[in-house]
Amino acid sequence: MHDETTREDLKKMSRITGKTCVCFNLRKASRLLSLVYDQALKPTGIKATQFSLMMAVAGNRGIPIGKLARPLGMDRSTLSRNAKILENKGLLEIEEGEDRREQIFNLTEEGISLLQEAIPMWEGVQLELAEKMGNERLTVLLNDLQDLGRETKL
Amino acid sequence: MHDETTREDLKKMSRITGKTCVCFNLRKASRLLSLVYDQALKPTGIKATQFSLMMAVAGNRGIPIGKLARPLGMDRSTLSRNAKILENKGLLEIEEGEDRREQIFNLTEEGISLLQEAIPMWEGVQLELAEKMGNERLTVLLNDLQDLGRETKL
DNA sequence: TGTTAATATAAGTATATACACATATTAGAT
DNA sequence: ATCTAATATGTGTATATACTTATATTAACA
Repeated sequence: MHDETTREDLKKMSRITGKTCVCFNLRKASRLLSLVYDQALKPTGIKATQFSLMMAVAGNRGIPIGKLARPLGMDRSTLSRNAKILENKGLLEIEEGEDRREQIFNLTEEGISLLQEAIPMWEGVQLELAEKMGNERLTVLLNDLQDLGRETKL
Repeated sequence: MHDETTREDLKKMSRITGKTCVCFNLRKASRLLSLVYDQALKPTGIKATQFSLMMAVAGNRGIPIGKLARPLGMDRSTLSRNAKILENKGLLEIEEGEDRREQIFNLTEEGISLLQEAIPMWEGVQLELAEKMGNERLTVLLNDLQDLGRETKL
């Protein structure tokens, strides 16, 4: 049986977890910020996650999927599926590598053009955030986020 | 046509977006941290997102779904679907409110018991993070995440 | 009080995400 | 050269997420 005391204790813990849970607050901020970036990128027809993936490919031409998963902090299967969507949009090319187990990613011409449109939109959001939060805070935040990721990776 | 110069420029931008994109770095950290929390909660059979939702319900007994969406920074439809899963697990009760459009959430006895098991596991991860990152940094981080969310909400 | 406007939610659809398992290919050892 | 172990990826399944549209209920107004 769970009496009123139990329920009151839970209620107190609820306030604590809501304010201090790193996971919850990260996920919540992710959700909200993703909306902002998605909105800004809307004219291009891609979402923030797709922009990030395409930019990662742009910086790592001819990289096989498995090697991209690590720096993106993403499961290979997730990456594989996300890439498929971009391939269907004609923005990304996926082809067999020399090692025929590997799948090599490359942007298409169309993908490159789209990124050139998208980058200024991305910059717009970044600048807006910097104005609102201040550059120093943002820098510290980015640093901490990256450290957090490092701590968790085994 | 996109010449080598274009591709080189994109490559440079790739490094910049990877290091400074708030959205990407938030999502990446979310993914990685979620794995850690999920792992810690594994014995309970629920994931970090489900823990957060249940704790939110614990702190807001009898709240209708729509009113929970705002503080969780989550779409109502998402909340609705996530709650359904917990209902199927027997951890959450969803019933019609006085206003018969509303769906009222309440934890079941089983849900309450599970939370009591889960909370120490959650605390374990939080303590681990505090040790690795330092309490001050974590506090600042949580603060910034919450501010970010506020800035974005219109 | 009957009609319309507002509100709360669910359902349809698409993307994002990870884990466990299956499959294909290469590398290694004998 | 063959069998086995290691590696790279895809598939099945489940959850998380949001947007659009449909439905049900209440409120508001004439």
